[in-house]
Amino acid sequence: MHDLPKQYDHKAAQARCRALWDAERSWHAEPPAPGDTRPVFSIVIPPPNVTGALHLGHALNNTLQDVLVRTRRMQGHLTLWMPGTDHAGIATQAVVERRLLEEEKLSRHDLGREKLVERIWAWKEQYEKRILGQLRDLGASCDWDRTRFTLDDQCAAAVREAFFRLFQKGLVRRGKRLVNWDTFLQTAVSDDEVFHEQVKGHFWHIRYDVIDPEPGEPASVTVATTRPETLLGDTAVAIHPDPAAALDAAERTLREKREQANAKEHAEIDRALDDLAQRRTALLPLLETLAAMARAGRKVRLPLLGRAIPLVADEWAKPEMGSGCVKITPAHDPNDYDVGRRQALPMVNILNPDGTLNAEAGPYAGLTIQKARTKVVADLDSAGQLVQVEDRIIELAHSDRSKTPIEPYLADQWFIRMDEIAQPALDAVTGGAVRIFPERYAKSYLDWLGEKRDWPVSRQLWWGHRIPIWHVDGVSAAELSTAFAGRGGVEWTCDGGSGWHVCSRDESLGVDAVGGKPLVRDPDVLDTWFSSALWPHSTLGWPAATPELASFYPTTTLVTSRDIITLWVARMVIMGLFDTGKIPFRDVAIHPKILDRYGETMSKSKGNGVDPLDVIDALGADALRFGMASMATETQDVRMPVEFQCPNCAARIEQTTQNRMLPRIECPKCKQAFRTQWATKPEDIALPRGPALSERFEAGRNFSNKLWNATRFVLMNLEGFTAGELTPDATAPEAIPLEDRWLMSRLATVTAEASRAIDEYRFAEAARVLYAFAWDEYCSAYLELCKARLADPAARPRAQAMLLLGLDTILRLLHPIMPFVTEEIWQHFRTIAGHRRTPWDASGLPASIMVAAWPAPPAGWVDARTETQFGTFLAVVGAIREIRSRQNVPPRTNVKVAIRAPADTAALLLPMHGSIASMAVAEITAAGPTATGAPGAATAGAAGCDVFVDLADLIDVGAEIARLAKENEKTAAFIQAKQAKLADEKFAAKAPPQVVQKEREQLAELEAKLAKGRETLAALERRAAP
RNA sequence: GGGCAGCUAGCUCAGUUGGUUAGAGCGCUACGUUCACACCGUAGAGGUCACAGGUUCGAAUCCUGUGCUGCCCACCA
Repeated sequence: MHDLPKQYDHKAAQARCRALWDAERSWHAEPPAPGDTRPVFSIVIPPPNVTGALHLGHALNNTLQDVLVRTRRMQGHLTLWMPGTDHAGIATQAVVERRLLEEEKLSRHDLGREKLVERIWAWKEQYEKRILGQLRDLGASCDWDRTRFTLDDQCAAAVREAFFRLFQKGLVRRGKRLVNWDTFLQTAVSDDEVFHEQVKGHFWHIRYDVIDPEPGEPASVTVATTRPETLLGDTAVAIHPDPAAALDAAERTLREKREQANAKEHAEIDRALDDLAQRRTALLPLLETLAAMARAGRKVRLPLLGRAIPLVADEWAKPEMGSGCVKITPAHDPNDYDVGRRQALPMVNILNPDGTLNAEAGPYAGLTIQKARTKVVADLDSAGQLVQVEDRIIELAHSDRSKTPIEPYLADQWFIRMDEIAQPALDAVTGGAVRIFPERYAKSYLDWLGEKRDWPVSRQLWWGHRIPIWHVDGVSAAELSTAFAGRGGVEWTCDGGSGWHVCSRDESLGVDAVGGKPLVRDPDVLDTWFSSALWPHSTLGWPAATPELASFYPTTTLVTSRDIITLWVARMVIMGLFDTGKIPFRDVAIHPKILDRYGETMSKSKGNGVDPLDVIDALGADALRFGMASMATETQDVRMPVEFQCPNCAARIEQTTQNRMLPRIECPKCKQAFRTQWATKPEDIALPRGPALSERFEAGRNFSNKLWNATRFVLMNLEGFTAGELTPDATAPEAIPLEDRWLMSRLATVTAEASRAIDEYRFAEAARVLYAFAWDEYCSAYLELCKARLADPAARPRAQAMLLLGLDTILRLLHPIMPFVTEEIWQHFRTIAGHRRTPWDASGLPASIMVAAWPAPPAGWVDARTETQFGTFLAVVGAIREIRSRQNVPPRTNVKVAIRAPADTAALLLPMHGSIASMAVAEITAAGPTATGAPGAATAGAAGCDVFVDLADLIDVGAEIARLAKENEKTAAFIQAKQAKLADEKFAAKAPPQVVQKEREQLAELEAKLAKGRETLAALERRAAP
């Protein structure tokens, strides 16, 4: 007798399984040997950032990948799952810098580039280890021998080669780009690290005087700004070259819009049209004059500084807005920068990196932006140049890292030109070479890529792939040719002046100087997404022609979250095609984002997150995975209510916006306190920690336990089991018991459904189908039925074999979602049922379920008729139970039952009488078309049968009468509705005949039901009235 | 400003091409532990499918509009 504890111990099982898998190394994949014709399935992990530990989003992402990988592995594919981590440029540098400041009060400048990078590597080592450990805890069956890092030597070689090829083809350009400058941290921050906050601001209208106005010319122009201090960097005032035409165009646009607008929007558009008309009369002549002045090269005087700056004619100035004139600050605004380029204007940078104004600001030099603004406004006012001040709410950009306002300024950057290389990536999706699931996400991919905007790839950071470009000034092309003669892999372009940009395929150029002039390495690093874009081919060895690249590239599927479709997915397609000529993956499976109960994204800083390890610890990795798979629907978000679990009494406390930031929480049940992630004070840290969990993982934990106990039952009843072959159809079909035929049919159907759901990335569907089958059908129905058969020596062997076949199949189908509990059970099977063999096992069973054959029940097992019959049986059992329940019959009191059913149904139920008796604690006294219960028996309908339960003195007649009367009323109401429907001529005429027929049949059934109900009611009433 | 989603039971979500009386898990109510499992069993209550129109014999499902929620992109002199 195989003795198992009553509860599944996930902790012990997980440790055992991981040890087993690591010993077997079935997760490792080698390129196929000659003659190996297995299909290949490969997948590269979206590399988690080494910034910190994994969160629930990673748990979801990796669960889904593992489901795919494990499924394909069992299905006989040659399977590779490439693991690794991402250096995550700015984010990682930021966390290390922050710690440096907090713990040692040092800035990165105190440490220097080399030392800081060393520190970041140390951080990376620590977190990479932690992340990979977490992935293993989750059960991810990655090829751990191949772990890569986006900044390791292999990836670095790929990055340099890719960048060099781009440079060689003229796809790398130098240009200006507005960077988000954090003046507090003195660093550029990415757009993702900028948040906008509405603040009260002003809109200042400032007068710029025209220098020596001629008769008929205005004496001044007025411009407006929310950032008056930037006027110190102004180098022009722009006016539209043809204001009349611009107004016409604006009007046309509005009229077109009006045609498509609804009534409510009309009013708004009409107002705008009125405004345009007014401008035509009030403003147009002036604007025409100004345009002419711009053409004539007239200038205006910059207030405060007195600099003469030109009026320029540029289409950026919109006559329909404001005064029609706009100040141009090329160094501090991206649009103004474009104007500056077009008009060949000087670019005046007025800022120091620390956010103070520099010498260009003249008397304002040294002031902070805020102080300069106040002073500029005051000075303008006293100089009489300030026309008007409006209050206005403005969206002010702030740095997420320092919480200080962002100062935009233009800096030189490297760009990848997208005009050519984006097109193949667009074609890949429109042409169906790359398929995106769910399909709707293809739109955002195509829209974004369709703009073909150049990709700014340089970052003013120290942590990352250093750009392989060197600068040299004042040498000739001939000198460069001589210096690099005989060296392949070096290319150069002129920087537009006297300097050159030299790009090398290698880390070293081989020479330090050209013509006596030093080569200076570009200080910037590449955008972290550059190395990520190469991930599918760089991890497989590109640019080397490795067997891995030949066998596993293009990869099969990419699994990722919807928020990086553009940042990452699109760029992988671009770079994959550019570097290898092949798409990087065939399918892209997009999964939802996990939000908290309020619909907010989870983050550590909000305190609303869940640590996957807490879930694994408290409920098990399988519970986490089952929950994740269940959540992976086709919607774009899922909500997950979070609860703290009191470590003292295990009570659950809802996590709210109020309590989620508290360092300690007092349990309302046991009144004891516990600490949270926010605990910092010693007295808080001393408290036991209350993990944050979610009830959404409990179903998975319970399910594990259910499977465990089903196993206990089967193993307990396996004594004397000898037949190894689990071939249920070896006997003549008619000799197979109904429930076995049913189980065979269900196994075939469920296998097909679950397999298809996984193929189509409908993970939640796969989880739901398997859960319902295992719990409601296998455990609640089949296993219960077998209890009687196991007691019968004649029926026992077959029941044992079938129970085993069913459980074995369920385990295999569930293994990709719940690898630990299924493996643990598989191991327990070895001692007592290790010699079993299913029809889909070509040879003996493997030692681990991880490489067991995926079930393949013959299509011939599917039998719709049997499933219907079995359904009738279950309905009869349900009807008896319902009567028992509503009459409060004690559980072990036997009841007498009559079943009125058509002859064929009664015949089919005949062999099931024993099962009905055992499952419903009933004795069947009669079954057939005329069977009926004792007068006043309680009744219930079930799948075309009527079940009479003779309750003798047990029955509560009054309650039964009331219930039946209510039910009859309900039935009558349905009949009425159906009759009305059928009486409707239009319905009869237009609905398909089979629908009409169905309605008729239903009506007949309902009428029969009502007749019987009334009859029974009358009998009960007779009995009630003595 | 443009786009994409979502709104179904107290909560979190399913609902495949329009067709019986709209489902699941959790929670809730009642009953029940010798007989795999209380992380369990049996039964039950609970929904005007956001709202308003429309198409149709028939709408949670298709169309139009409205409201609310979330996200992505762009822009804001």
